[in-house]
Amino acid sequence: MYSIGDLSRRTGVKIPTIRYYEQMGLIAAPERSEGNQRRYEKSELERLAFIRHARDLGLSIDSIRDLLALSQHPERPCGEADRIASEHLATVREKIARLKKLEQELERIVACDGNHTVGDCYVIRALADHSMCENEH
Amino acid sequence: MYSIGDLSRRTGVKIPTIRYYEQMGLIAAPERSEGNQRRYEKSELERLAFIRHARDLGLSIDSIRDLLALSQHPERPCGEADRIASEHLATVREKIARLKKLEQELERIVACDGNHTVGDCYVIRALADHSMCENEH
DNA sequence: TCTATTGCTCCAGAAGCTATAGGTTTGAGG
DNA sequence: CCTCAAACCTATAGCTTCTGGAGCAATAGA
Repeated sequence: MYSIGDLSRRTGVKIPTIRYYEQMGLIAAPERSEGNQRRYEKSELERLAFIRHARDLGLSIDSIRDLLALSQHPERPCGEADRIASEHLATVREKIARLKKLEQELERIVACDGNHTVGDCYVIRALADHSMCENEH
Repeated sequence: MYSIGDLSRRTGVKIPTIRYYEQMGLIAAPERSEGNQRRYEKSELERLAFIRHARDLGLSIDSIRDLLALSQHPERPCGEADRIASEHLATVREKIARLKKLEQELERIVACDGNHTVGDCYVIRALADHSMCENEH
């Protein structure tokens, strides 16, 4: 049996976050000690590690809930799990694409060398005048 | 004089967002009509366009507040504006790098073809077992 | 037994909006 | 001038995923 602190140390998930996941229904409310403290089994440790890993990959709480539900049914087809992961991959790729455009625009803006005054600063002027941009955003 | 709706249409910033920016101190509380409705001057339109543009580039409200304050003083050196933009560029680059790692990991995970059962689904197993990852994250 | 550490619940805040409820003002057509 | 729909007002709550604090109770080691 692990205390919430044990669980936290072993998974790297902070204590309030564990309680939050319980509230959100990602992990079940565990047994309690006589003094009302949470006591976890090893299976909860694995479940929490799963959640942690999925969060690190940027999956939403809702997606994780779905994936956890799926993992309870090893005999079912796994197309749904695949779909969730693929969709998330697509989202990640979109974010990368968008950020790269921003990177380009910021590179152009930052070309200002910082050695003059605000009045003719490229950073300020570029922000004030959208027409100076190369991409639309 | 523009109503808040005019301002919204011309800048693409939604009405509640304009009021929110006023609350956050990005734009000054404007004059009011006899019936207590907001009435803006052209200068506010330009200021809001600046804000919109900066937000589109992903700058934080705080950074924008600083940049707006700087732009009020055209005679000052612009090193600070340059620093804000450069820092933001660095943040964007970090995000891109991080997302690329996630992309790689998700690509590996998604290699599961979806045509079998949850029990041997690579998506589920990879999430459950961090040691299957190539990068640490 | 004492006490440092850990745990409990409840609540607020962070970021940047968005939405809803319930009411008032405006402006165009008749 | 009157009406009525559209636009506006304030105040408040909600979204997402936690994180931190206050104030108090339980546990574990010396």
